[in-house]
Amino acid sequence: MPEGHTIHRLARQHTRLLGGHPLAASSPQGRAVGAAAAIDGQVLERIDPYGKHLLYRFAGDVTLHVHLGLYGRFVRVREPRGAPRLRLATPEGTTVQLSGPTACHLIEPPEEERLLARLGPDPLRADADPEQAWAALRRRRIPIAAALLDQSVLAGVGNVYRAEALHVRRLDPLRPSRELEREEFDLLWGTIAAQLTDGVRRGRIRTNPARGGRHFVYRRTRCASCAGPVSTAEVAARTLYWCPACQSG
DNA sequence: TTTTTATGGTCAC
DNA sequence: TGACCCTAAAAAT
Repeated sequence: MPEGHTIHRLARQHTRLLGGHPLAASSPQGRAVGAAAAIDGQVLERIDPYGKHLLYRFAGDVTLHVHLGLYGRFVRVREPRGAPRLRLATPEGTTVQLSGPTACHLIEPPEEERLLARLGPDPLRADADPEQAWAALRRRRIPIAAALLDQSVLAGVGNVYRAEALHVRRLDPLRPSRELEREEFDLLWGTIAAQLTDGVRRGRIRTNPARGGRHFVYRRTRCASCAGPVSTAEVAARTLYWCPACQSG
Protein backbone atom coordinates (compact mmCIF):
# COMPACT_ATOMS: atom_id res chain seq x y z
CA MET A 1 0.00 0.00 0.00
CA PRO A 2 1.09 3.40 -1.02
CA GLU A 3 3.14 6.11 0.58
CA GLY A 4 5.31 8.45 -1.44
CA HIS A 5 7.90 5.81 -2.29
CA THR A 6 5.28 3.70 -4.11
CA ILE A 7 4.23 6.65 -6.23
CA HIS A 8 7.75 7.58 -7.30
CA ARG A 9 8.55 3.97 -8.05
CA LEU A 10 5.44 3.69 -10.20
CA ALA A 11 6.39 6.85 -12.07
CA ARG A 12 9.75 5.34 -12.97
CA GLN A 13 8.37 1.92 -13.81
CA HIS A 14 5.58 3.25 -15.99
CA THR A 15 7.89 5.69 -17.74
CA ARG A 16 10.07 2.73 -18.67
CA LEU A 17 7.22 0.37 -19.57
CA LEU A 18 4.78 2.74 -21.19
CA GLY A 19 6.58 6.00 -22.01
CA GLY A 20 6.94 7.05 -25.64
CA HIS A 21 4.22 4.72 -26.83
CA PRO A 22 0.71 5.46 -28.02
CA LEU A 23 -1.37 3.69 -25.41
CA ALA A 24 -4.59 1.78 -25.70
CA ALA A 25 -6.68 2.99 -22.77
CA SER A 26 -9.95 1.61 -21.46
CA SER A 27 -12.01 1.62 -18.29
CA PRO A 28 -13.72 -1.78 -18.03
CA GLN A 29 -15.04 -0.96 -14.57
CA GLY A 30 -16.74 2.05 -16.11
CA ARG A 31 -15.92 4.91 -13.80
CA ALA A 32 -13.16 6.43 -15.92
CA VAL A 33 -14.52 5.98 -19.42
CA GLY A 34 -14.21 9.66 -20.25
CA ALA A 35 -10.57 9.85 -19.22
CA ALA A 36 -9.79 6.57 -20.99
CA ALA A 37 -11.39 7.80 -24.20
CA ALA A 38 -9.40 11.05 -24.06
CA ILE A 39 -6.01 9.33 -23.72
CA ASP A 40 -6.73 6.31 -25.90
CA GLY A 41 -4.22 6.30 -28.74
CA GLN A 42 -2.18 9.19 -27.27
CA VAL A 43 1.56 8.98 -26.63
CA LEU A 44 2.58 9.01 -22.96
CA GLU A 45 5.31 11.65 -22.78
CA ARG A 46 6.15 11.93 -19.09
CA ILE A 47 4.97 11.08 -15.59
CA ASP A 48 5.32 13.58 -12.73
CA PRO A 49 5.02 12.30 -9.17
CA TYR A 50 4.19 14.78 -6.39
CA GLY A 51 3.88 13.30 -2.94
CA LYS A 52 1.17 10.67 -3.29
CA HIS A 53 -0.12 12.01 -6.60
CA LEU A 54 0.75 10.89 -10.13
CA LEU A 55 0.36 13.07 -13.22
CA TYR A 56 0.53 11.21 -16.54
CA ARG A 57 1.35 13.64 -19.35
CA PHE A 58 0.12 12.75 -22.78
CA ALA A 59 0.72 14.36 -26.15
CA GLY A 60 -1.69 17.21 -26.78
CA ASP A 61 -1.45 18.63 -23.25
CA VAL A 62 -3.71 15.98 -21.77
CA THR A 63 -2.96 15.08 -18.16
CA LEU A 64 -4.31 12.14 -16.20
CA HIS A 65 -4.36 12.52 -12.42
CA VAL A 66 -4.11 9.33 -10.37
CA HIS A 67 -4.24 9.03 -6.59
CA LEU A 68 -4.17 5.52 -5.18
CA GLY A 69 -5.69 6.38 -1.81
CA LEU A 70 -5.59 3.61 0.73
CA TYR A 71 -6.56 0.75 -1.55
CA GLY A 72 -5.60 1.64 -5.06
CA ARG A 73 -2.99 -0.43 -6.88
CA PHE A 74 -1.39 -0.88 -10.26
CA VAL A 75 -0.55 -4.35 -11.47
CA ARG A 76 1.24 -5.44 -14.60
CA VAL A 77 -0.59 -8.29 -16.29
CA ARG A 78 0.24 -10.65 -19.15
CA GLU A 79 -3.32 -10.68 -20.43
CA PRO A 80 -6.17 -8.25 -19.72
CA ARG A 81 -8.29 -9.59 -16.90
CA GLY A 82 -11.03 -8.51 -14.53
CA ALA A 83 -12.63 -5.10 -14.56
CA PRO A 84 -10.04 -2.54 -13.52
CA ARG A 85 -10.79 1.17 -13.31
CA LEU A 86 -8.17 1.78 -15.98
CA ARG A 87 -6.23 -0.44 -18.36
CA LEU A 88 -3.23 0.88 -20.31
CA ALA A 89 -1.43 -1.12 -22.99
CA THR A 90 1.36 -0.48 -25.46
CA PRO A 91 1.09 -1.69 -29.06
CA GLU A 92 3.59 -4.43 -28.11
CA GLY A 93 1.20 -5.71 -25.47
CA THR A 94 2.74 -4.45 -22.23
CA THR A 95 -0.30 -3.96 -20.03
CA VAL A 96 -0.89 -2.36 -16.64
CA GLN A 97 -4.18 -2.21 -14.76
CA LEU A 98 -5.32 0.19 -12.05
CA SER A 99 -7.93 -0.80 -9.50
CA GLY A 100 -9.43 0.92 -6.48
CA PRO A 101 -7.90 4.40 -6.81
CA THR A 102 -9.29 7.42 -5.01
CA ALA A 103 -8.72 9.49 -8.15
CA CYS A 104 -8.36 8.63 -11.83
CA HIS A 105 -9.46 11.51 -14.03
CA LEU A 106 -8.29 14.14 -16.47
CA ILE A 107 -7.07 17.29 -14.84
CA GLU A 108 -7.04 20.76 -16.37
CA PRO A 109 -4.31 23.30 -15.61
CA PRO A 110 -6.32 25.37 -13.09
CA GLU A 111 -7.25 22.31 -11.06
CA GLU A 112 -3.70 21.00 -11.23
CA GLU A 113 -2.47 24.35 -9.99
CA ARG A 114 -4.78 24.16 -6.99
CA LEU A 115 -3.69 20.59 -6.32
CA LEU A 116 0.01 21.40 -6.33
CA ALA A 117 -0.55 24.58 -4.34
CA ARG A 118 -1.89 22.60 -1.41
CA LEU A 119 1.04 20.17 -1.35
CA GLY A 120 4.13 20.82 0.72
CA PRO A 121 7.60 19.93 -0.55
CA ASP A 122 8.14 16.29 -1.53
CA PRO A 123 11.53 15.10 -0.22
CA LEU A 124 11.79 12.72 -3.19
CA ARG A 125 11.71 15.56 -5.69
CA ALA A 126 14.91 17.32 -6.71
CA ASP A 127 13.11 20.67 -6.56
CA ALA A 128 11.83 20.19 -3.00
CA ASP A 129 12.40 23.18 -0.74
CA PRO A 130 12.70 22.10 2.92
CA GLU A 131 12.29 25.71 4.03
CA GLN A 132 8.61 25.52 3.15
CA ALA A 133 8.14 22.51 5.40
CA TRP A 134 10.10 24.19 8.17
CA ALA A 135 7.94 27.32 7.91
CA ALA A 136 4.74 25.24 7.94
CA LEU A 137 5.84 23.31 11.02
CA ARG A 138 6.62 26.54 12.86
CA ARG A 139 3.19 27.92 11.96
CA ARG A 140 1.05 25.06 13.24
CA ARG A 141 -0.16 24.31 16.74
CA ILE A 142 -0.40 20.56 16.35
CA PRO A 143 1.79 17.63 17.40
CA ILE A 144 4.71 16.80 15.11
CA ALA A 145 3.10 13.44 14.39
CA ALA A 146 -0.02 15.18 13.08
CA ALA A 147 1.98 17.67 11.02
CA LEU A 148 3.92 14.92 9.24
CA LEU A 149 0.70 13.42 7.89
CA ASP A 150 -0.52 16.79 6.65
CA GLN A 151 0.35 16.76 2.97
CA SER A 152 0.38 20.54 2.86
CA VAL A 153 3.30 20.57 5.29
CA LEU A 154 5.32 17.91 3.52
CA ALA A 155 4.14 15.60 0.75
CA GLY A 156 4.61 11.84 0.60
CA VAL A 157 4.82 10.74 4.22
CA GLY A 158 2.16 8.29 5.42
CA ASN A 159 1.52 6.46 8.65
CA VAL A 160 4.49 4.10 8.44
CA TYR A 161 7.11 6.71 7.64
CA ARG A 162 5.86 9.17 10.25
CA ALA A 163 6.23 6.59 13.00
CA GLU A 164 9.57 5.28 11.80
CA ALA A 165 11.19 8.64 11.01
CA LEU A 166 10.22 10.09 14.40
CA HIS A 167 11.63 7.00 16.07
CA VAL A 168 14.94 7.17 14.24
CA ARG A 169 15.30 10.82 15.27
CA ARG A 170 14.18 9.96 18.83
CA LEU A 171 11.56 12.69 18.74
CA ASP A 172 8.50 12.77 20.99
CA PRO A 173 5.64 12.60 18.44
CA LEU A 174 3.31 14.59 20.68
CA ARG A 175 5.57 17.62 20.95
CA PRO A 176 4.07 20.67 19.25
CA SER A 177 5.58 20.97 15.78
CA ARG A 178 6.35 24.63 16.36
CA GLU A 179 8.72 23.72 19.17
CA LEU A 180 10.92 21.69 16.88
CA GLU A 181 14.40 23.15 16.73
CA ARG A 182 16.10 23.91 13.47
CA GLU A 183 18.75 21.25 13.88
CA GLU A 184 16.13 18.64 14.79
CA PHE A 185 14.15 19.55 11.69
CA ASP A 186 17.19 19.30 9.42
CA LEU A 187 17.94 15.82 10.72
CA LEU A 188 14.28 14.78 10.48
CA TRP A 189 14.01 15.99 6.89
CA GLY A 190 17.19 14.10 6.02
CA THR A 191 15.90 10.93 7.64
CA ILE A 192 12.55 11.13 5.86
CA ALA A 193 14.28 11.73 2.52
CA ALA A 194 16.64 8.80 3.09
CA GLN A 195 13.86 6.45 4.18
CA LEU A 196 11.65 7.38 1.22
CA THR A 197 14.56 6.98 -1.19
CA ASP A 198 15.32 3.57 0.22
CA GLY A 199 11.65 2.66 -0.15
CA VAL A 200 11.70 3.61 -3.83
CA ARG A 201 14.74 1.40 -4.38
CA ARG A 202 13.40 -1.61 -2.47
CA GLY A 203 9.79 -1.30 -3.51
CA ARG A 204 8.82 -1.64 0.14
CA ILE A 205 9.31 0.13 3.42
CA ARG A 206 12.17 -1.20 5.47
CA THR A 207 13.42 1.27 8.05
CA ASN A 208 15.18 -1.17 10.37
CA PRO A 209 18.31 -2.49 8.65
CA ALA A 210 18.96 -5.15 11.29
CA ARG A 211 18.89 -8.77 10.26
CA GLY A 212 15.30 -9.96 10.32
CA GLY A 213 14.18 -6.40 11.07
CA ARG A 214 11.65 -4.32 9.22
CA HIS A 215 10.18 -1.58 11.39
CA PHE A 216 11.23 -0.17 14.75
CA VAL A 217 7.82 0.68 16.14
CA TYR A 218 5.13 0.64 13.43
CA ARG A 219 2.59 -2.08 14.19
CA ARG A 220 4.87 -3.50 16.85
CA THR A 221 4.15 -4.16 20.51
CA ARG A 222 7.82 -3.91 21.50
CA CYS A 223 10.41 -1.42 20.31
CA ALA A 224 13.04 -2.97 18.04
CA SER A 225 15.68 -0.69 19.58
CA CYS A 226 15.18 -1.09 23.31
CA ALA A 227 12.60 -3.89 23.58
CA GLY A 228 10.39 -1.63 25.70
CA PRO A 229 6.63 -1.46 25.12
CA VAL A 230 5.39 0.54 22.14
CA SER A 231 2.62 3.08 22.83
CA THR A 232 -0.27 3.73 20.47
CA ALA A 233 -2.70 6.61 20.11
CA GLU A 234 -5.00 8.06 17.47
CA VAL A 235 -3.24 11.10 16.04
CA ALA A 236 -4.62 12.79 12.92
CA ALA A 237 -7.19 9.99 12.54
CA ARG A 238 -4.58 7.24 12.24
CA THR A 239 -2.87 5.00 14.73
CA LEU A 240 0.44 6.43 15.86
CA TYR A 241 3.09 4.06 17.18
CA TRP A 242 6.04 5.25 19.26
CA CYS A 243 8.46 4.14 21.96
CA PRO A 244 8.17 6.44 24.98
CA ALA A 245 11.52 5.23 26.30
CA CYS A 246 13.46 6.07 23.12
CA GLN A 247 11.37 9.11 22.21
CA SER A 248 11.04 10.99 25.47
CA GLY A 249 11.72 14.35 23.82
C1' DT B 1 -17.23 -18.05 4.77
C1' DT B 2 -17.54 -13.71 7.00
C1' DT B 3 -15.45 -9.91 9.28
C1' DT B 4 -11.84 -6.90 10.06
C1' DT B 5 -8.29 -4.11 8.79
C1' DA B 6 -5.07 -1.10 6.24
C1' DT B 7 0.56 2.62 4.40
C1' DG B 8 -5.39 8.09 2.21
C1' DG B 9 -8.32 11.73 1.48
C1' DT B 10 -12.78 14.52 0.98
C1' DC B 11 -16.90 16.45 2.51
C1' DA B 12 -20.63 18.04 5.53
C1' DC B 13 -21.53 19.57 10.00
C1' DT C 1 -15.04 15.24 14.23
C1' DG C 2 -17.47 11.59 11.95
C1' DA C 3 -19.33 9.46 7.66
C1' DC C 4 -18.01 7.85 3.67
C1' DC C 5 -15.53 6.01 -0.56
C1' DC C 6 -12.52 2.44 -2.53
C1' DT C 7 -10.08 -3.08 -2.61
C1' DA C 8 -7.60 -7.06 -1.09
C1' DA C 9 -5.62 -9.87 2.19
C1' DA C 10 -5.42 -11.36 6.85
C1' DA C 11 -7.88 -12.76 10.74
C1' DA C 12 -11.76 -14.49 12.90
C1' DT C 13 -15.61 -17.62 12.98
